[in-house]
Amino acid sequence: MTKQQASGGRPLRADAERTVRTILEAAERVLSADPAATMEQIAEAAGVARTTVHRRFATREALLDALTAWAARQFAAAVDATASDTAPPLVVLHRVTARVLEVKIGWGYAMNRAAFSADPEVVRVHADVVAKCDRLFRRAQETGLVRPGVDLEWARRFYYALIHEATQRDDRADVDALSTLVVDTLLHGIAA
Amino acid sequence: MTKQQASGGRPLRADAERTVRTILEAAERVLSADPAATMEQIAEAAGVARTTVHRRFATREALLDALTAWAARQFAAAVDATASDTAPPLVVLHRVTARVLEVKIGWGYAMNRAAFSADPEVVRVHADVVAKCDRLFRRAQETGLVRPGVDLEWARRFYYALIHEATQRDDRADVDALSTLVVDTLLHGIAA
DNA sequence: AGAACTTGCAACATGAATGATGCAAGTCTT
DNA sequence: AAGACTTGCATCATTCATGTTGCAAGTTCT
Repeated sequence: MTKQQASGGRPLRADAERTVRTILEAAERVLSADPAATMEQIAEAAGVARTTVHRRFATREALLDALTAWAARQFAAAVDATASDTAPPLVVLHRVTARVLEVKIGWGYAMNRAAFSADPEVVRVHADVVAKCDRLFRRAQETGLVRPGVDLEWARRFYYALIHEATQRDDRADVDALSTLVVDTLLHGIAA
Repeated sequence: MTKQQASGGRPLRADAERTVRTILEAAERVLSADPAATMEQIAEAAGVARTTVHRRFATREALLDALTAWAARQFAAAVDATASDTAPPLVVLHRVTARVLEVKIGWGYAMNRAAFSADPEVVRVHADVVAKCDRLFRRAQETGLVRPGVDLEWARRFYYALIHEATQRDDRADVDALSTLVVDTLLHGIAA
């Protein structure tokens, strides 16, 4: 049989393309609730037969990789759309945070996976995002927004963690309120 | 066969007791690297036969539950030993952070699991820790250390996240330096 | 020393998840 | 409308983790 990967094969027909998207979305939903969920559960959540999942993704690993790559691209696109090397760092910080939060709320599991992926494509895309983030923080430091002497690697991890926490809130605040919370906390902590 | 749980049965002989500890430590190490690791891998890391693991912990779940309960108790003990309702909040914050970091560095996987456990014993112990933490933050707010208006639930989650990030650093700084970093960031963020 | 206990080993049973295939019915595309 | 493609279904093979058991050899306790 001609096993065709979801990525790489020749163009899929419209219905098949939709199926792939549906499966990826279902995978995100199911796996974020239970990382050990089976193909069966994913298929059920997607409303397709398990065999269909296997037809689109040769192995479980292939599905996870596709999911990861998909999220990494979404992430990178979100950052690319909002980052800027010329606008004031504080403005950019707000914009990026809001946009990233939107993506991360829907693709948290996959994005987290992307951060630890070994797939060269994902590594490249993710490294690019990290570089943009570091550049922003460096500029923020030069502008005087960020205290001199702050370790920028620590700042980035801290920022990621805040974004993660913000997406975990059951509180259904809008994205702007959340990003304000994140940026304020990032900059000023909780002291008086 | 008389299957005896690691917790609950009659007292174990000294060698068996040691084996249980060895297995729990190995489980923490292995599972923190790969949460889907098998009993086989855990047994190997502990330097015992897989059957021995099954003798001490009837099922995989039983092992995970024991590990979680063990970590929860360690966590609670660390907080109990350092928390205080009378010492200045800032001092307590430093003390607690340093002590918790020590525990969390060695038991990160299990402690994280404790935070989501449904086991009533663990829930009770963990709720107690959360209560102590909230009390500390409330007091910090009343003292003027923490800005009025800060959501204390958010503060706590934020604080947990910082501790988590601090334990992830490969940088082998001592616990005091790490806890200073955590507390400083918690209070003042990264702004100038 | 002797009883009770623990461990490793080998072997086995079971169940669950993965992955493959052929076929009939339905859907796109042109 | 015709050909190509996709899907669900039923079915099967395989692999792997889990959990058991009996037994011999070693350890702990009193």
